[in-house]
Amino acid sequence: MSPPSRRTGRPRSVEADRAILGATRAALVELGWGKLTMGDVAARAGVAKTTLYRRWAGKNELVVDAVAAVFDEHLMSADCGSLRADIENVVVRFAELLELPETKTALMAVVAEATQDEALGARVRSAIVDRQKRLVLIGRERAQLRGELPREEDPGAAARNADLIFDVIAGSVVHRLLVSAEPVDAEWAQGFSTLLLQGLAAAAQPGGTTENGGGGPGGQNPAGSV
Amino acid sequence: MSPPSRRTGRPRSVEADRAILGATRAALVELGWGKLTMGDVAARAGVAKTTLYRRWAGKNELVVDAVAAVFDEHLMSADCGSLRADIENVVVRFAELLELPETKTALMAVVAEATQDEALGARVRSAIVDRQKRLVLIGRERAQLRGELPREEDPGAAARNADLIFDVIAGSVVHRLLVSAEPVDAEWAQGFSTLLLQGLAAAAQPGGTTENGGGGPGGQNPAGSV
Amino acid sequence: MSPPSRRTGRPRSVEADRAILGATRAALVELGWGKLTMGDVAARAGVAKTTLYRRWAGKNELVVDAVAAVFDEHLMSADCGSLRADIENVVVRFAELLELPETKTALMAVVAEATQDEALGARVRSAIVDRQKRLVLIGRERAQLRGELPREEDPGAAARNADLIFDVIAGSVVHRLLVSAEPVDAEWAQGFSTLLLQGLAAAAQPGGTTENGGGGPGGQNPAGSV
Amino acid sequence: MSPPSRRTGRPRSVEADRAILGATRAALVELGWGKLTMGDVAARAGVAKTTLYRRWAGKNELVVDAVAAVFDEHLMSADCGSLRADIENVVVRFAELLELPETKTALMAVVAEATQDEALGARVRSAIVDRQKRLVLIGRERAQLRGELPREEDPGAAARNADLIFDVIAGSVVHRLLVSAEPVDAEWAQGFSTLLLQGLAAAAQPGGTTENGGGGPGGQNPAGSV
DNA sequence: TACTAACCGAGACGGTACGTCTTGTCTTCAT
DNA sequence: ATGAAGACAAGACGTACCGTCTCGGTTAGTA
Repeated sequence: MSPPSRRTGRPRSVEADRAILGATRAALVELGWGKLTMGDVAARAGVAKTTLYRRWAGKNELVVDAVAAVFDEHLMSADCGSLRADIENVVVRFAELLELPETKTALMAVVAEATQDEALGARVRSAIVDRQKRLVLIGRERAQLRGELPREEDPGAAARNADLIFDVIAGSVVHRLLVSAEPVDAEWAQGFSTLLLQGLAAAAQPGGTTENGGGGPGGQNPAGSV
Repeated sequence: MSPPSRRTGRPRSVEADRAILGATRAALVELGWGKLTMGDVAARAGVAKTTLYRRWAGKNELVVDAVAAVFDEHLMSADCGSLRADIENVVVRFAELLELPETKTALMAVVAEATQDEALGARVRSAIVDRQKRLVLIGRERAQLRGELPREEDPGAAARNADLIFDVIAGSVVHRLLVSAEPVDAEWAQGFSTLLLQGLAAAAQPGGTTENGGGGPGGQNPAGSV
Repeated sequence: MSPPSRRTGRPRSVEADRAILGATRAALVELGWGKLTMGDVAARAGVAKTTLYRRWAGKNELVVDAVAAVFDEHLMSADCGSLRADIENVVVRFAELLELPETKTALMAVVAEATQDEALGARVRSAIVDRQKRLVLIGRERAQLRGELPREEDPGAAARNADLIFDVIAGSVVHRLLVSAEPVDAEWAQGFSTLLLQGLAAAAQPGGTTENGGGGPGGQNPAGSV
Repeated sequence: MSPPSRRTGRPRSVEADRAILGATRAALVELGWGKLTMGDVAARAGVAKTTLYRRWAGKNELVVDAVAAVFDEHLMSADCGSLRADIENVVVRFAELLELPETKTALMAVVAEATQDEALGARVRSAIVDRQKRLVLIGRERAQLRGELPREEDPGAAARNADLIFDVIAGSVVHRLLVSAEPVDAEWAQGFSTLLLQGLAAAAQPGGTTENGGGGPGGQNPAGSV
C-alpha cells in the first residue's frame, strides 16, 4: 500500500508537508480557488515549487488534501439525544463547513475536475466524502441503540441504504447552498429532517425499497394513504 | 431586453452564434471544462476570438448558455400516471441529462465559479435551474389533481416546500452521480422515491414543518413510531 | 525569401523589435551572457515573453541579432593610406569591438552553441561574420588600386585567399584577446601586420599557394631564403 | 599544493575520478556542452552529485579537465624534416583534435565562460593552451637547429614572437573550423603555411617588428616590394 | 579489534529560468 | 459596425538544473 518506503536518500520533510497544506488553506481563504496558484502556495509555505510537485500532481490533488484537512477538523458526531436532533445537527454543521471560504468553491471545483479524472475522483471520495459518510453510519447505529430504527438484517441493503441517505443529506445541503444559494438555517433543517425521517421509517419497513417496483399506475398508495 | 437595438452597421451573424454554441458543446465533450479554451472554441467555430468576447463576457457565461441549450433540448415532464412514477421518471431523466459528457463536466464547474460571482449564479439559476424547478411545480399540480397530494393553503409555505423538494431531488441525483460516482438506475430511483414520498406525506400534514421544532430529547417519535 | 508577407491580422510592432534588441544589449552589458534571461529582457523591453519567442527561437538567436547590431554600428573601413595602415587599423578596431562587454562573452558563447546547431551557425555567419569579411575585400581592392597588391586572375583563388586572410586576422585577434588574454595594442598590431604583409606578398606570387606542395624535406626555402 | 594532506578517513576513490571524466567526455560527445548537466554526468558515472562537487567547483572546471585529458592524449610533435612540414603537420593535427565532438563543442564554451571568470581562464591556459604552445617552441628550436630560422638574441622578443606565432596558428585554425565552419585540409594548410613562413622570415629580420611603426603613408613597402 | 573520520549513494531541498499556454484586448484589412 | 486574423501584455503552468543538504552505510587507517 505504502510506497516501498524508501530508506535511502534524504527523507521528505514533514515540516514542508505541514507548511504547504497550511499555505494552501490560507491561500484558499484569501484568494479563492480560482486565483490560487502553485507558485503562490510555494512562496507562502517557504518552499520550492518542486517540493509541491514532488508530493502532489497538481492544484487539484493539493486542494483535495487541504480541504480534507479542514473537513477532518470540523468532523464531529455529537450525540444530540434523538435521531431528529442528530440529523438537524449534522445538516447545520455540514452547512457551516460548506460556508467556510476555504471549502465552498474549492470543493465544487475539484468535484468538477473529478468528472474528467477518475483518480482525482477516487481521491476526493477517500479523503473527504467517505469520512463524512461515516457520520451517517454512526448516527444510524445510535438510532438503533435507542430503538428509533430497527437493525437491518441484509448487510448489502444496509450499505445501499446508508449510501442513499448520505447522498440525500449531502446533496440536498450542497444544492440548497451552492445552487439555490439560499441559507441552511434551523427552519430549513427542520423541514428537511421531517422529510428524511419519514423516508427512513418507510425504508425500514420490510421490503420497503423494493415494493411497488414498476412505478406504474396504481402505485399511488404510499402518499395516497396519508 | 436588447440594447438600444442598433440599426446601423453590419448586423451580427446569427450563423456565428449557432456555430459558437455548437463548438462549445463539442469542446466540452472532447476536452471537458478544464481544458476548454476560448481560443479553441473560436477555432472550432471558424470565428475570431473577438466575436466570442463581443457576445459573452468569458468562458463561464459562454458555457452556461451552451449547457442551458442542452438542458432545453432534454426538458420534459411526461405524465406517468402517478406521483411515484412521475418522480422516478424525472429522477432518471435528470440523471440521463447529467450523464451527457457536455453537462457532466460543466455543471459543477459553473456552480463552483458561481460561488465567487453572484451575476453568474443568477444566470445559472435563470437559464438552467429554474426551468427544471418548473417540473416540480407541474408534478405537484398533477398530483394534487389526482388527489395524491392535498392543496396547500399558504402560498409561502407552498413555495418553500417546492424549493425543498427541488433541492432534495436535484441535489441527491447530482451527488449520487458526480460525487459518489454511482449510477442512478431504476433501483436507486425506487429507493429514492419511496423516501421522498413519505417525506411529502409528512410535509403535507398540517403544521408538519414546524412540529417538534427544537429537536430536543424526547423528539424521537416520528421514526420511533415505526 | 520573405515569409508570404501576411497581410491579415495585426502587424508586428517594429517598436517592440527595437526595444527588445536594445534591452538585450543593455542586459548583456549589465549581466553578461551567462546571467541574461529571456524574462529579464522582456521586462526591460516592456514586452511579454511571448513577443520575444514569436520573433526569436531562443536566447542564442536573440543574442546573435543583438551582437550583430553592435557590430554593424562599429563596422568601418577607413582608408588609412597604405595596406599596412589599413591592416593595423582593422586589427585594433576589431579588438576594441571584442572588448565591449556586450560582445566579448556573447560572441564566443554563441559560436560554441553553433557547433551543435547548424542553423545557428549559419545565422552567426550571415549576420556577423560575413559582414566583417567584407572589410577584407574592400581593403584588398584598395591595395590593388594603390598597386600594393596585384589583381588576381582566378576568381576562385581570390575568394579562397580572402577567406584565409580573414580567418587569420579574426582568429589571431580573438585568440590573443580571449584565449591568451593579452591586450591587442599598437605593438602587437605592428608585429602581426608585418607577419601578414609578408604572407600576402608570398601568396600573390604566381603559384604561391601550391608551390612546394608536399611539405617534404627540402621545402625550407621560403623562410630559408631570408 | 594539496590541502594539509589529510591522512585520516577514507581516501577518495580514484575509480570515481576516472569514471567522472570518462562520463563527462561521453556526455560532451552525445549532448554537447549546452545540454550537458552535472546530474547527467553523475548518473553516467554511477556516482552521486556530491562526489562531483567535492572534486570540481562546477561544470566549467569539470569540462576543462575533461578536455585537457583529450588534448593530452593527442599531443605530439613529430619532426617532419622541415619547418614548412612541421607547420603543416601541427595545423592538420590541431584541426583533427578540434574536430573531435568532445572538444569542438566544449572549447569555445569554456573560453566564453573564462572571459567572465579569471580563475577559469588561468585553468584553461595552464591545462590546455600552454601545453600546445610548447609545440611552437619545440618547432622553432628544431628549425633553428636546421638553420631554417636564426637564433634570436633578445629573449623577450623571442617570447613575444612565439606568442604571436601561437596566436596566429591556433586562432586561424579555430576560426576556420568553428566560426567559418570550413574544413582544414591539406590545401588550406599549405596556403596558411606559405603565409606564415613569409611572416616568420620578416619577423626574424633585425628590427622587423618595429620598423615602419606608425603605419602612416609611405609604409607600403613590405608588400609593395612584391 | 575497535574506533573514527572522511568518504560514498541516494535523493530531497530552495531557487531560478525555461518555453508554452491561456486570457482578454487591440490593431489591421476587408466586408 | 462586424468579422477574421493574429499580435499584444500579463502571468501561471509544469519541467529542468543548479548547488546544497541530509540521510544511512562503507572503508581505510589509526589506536
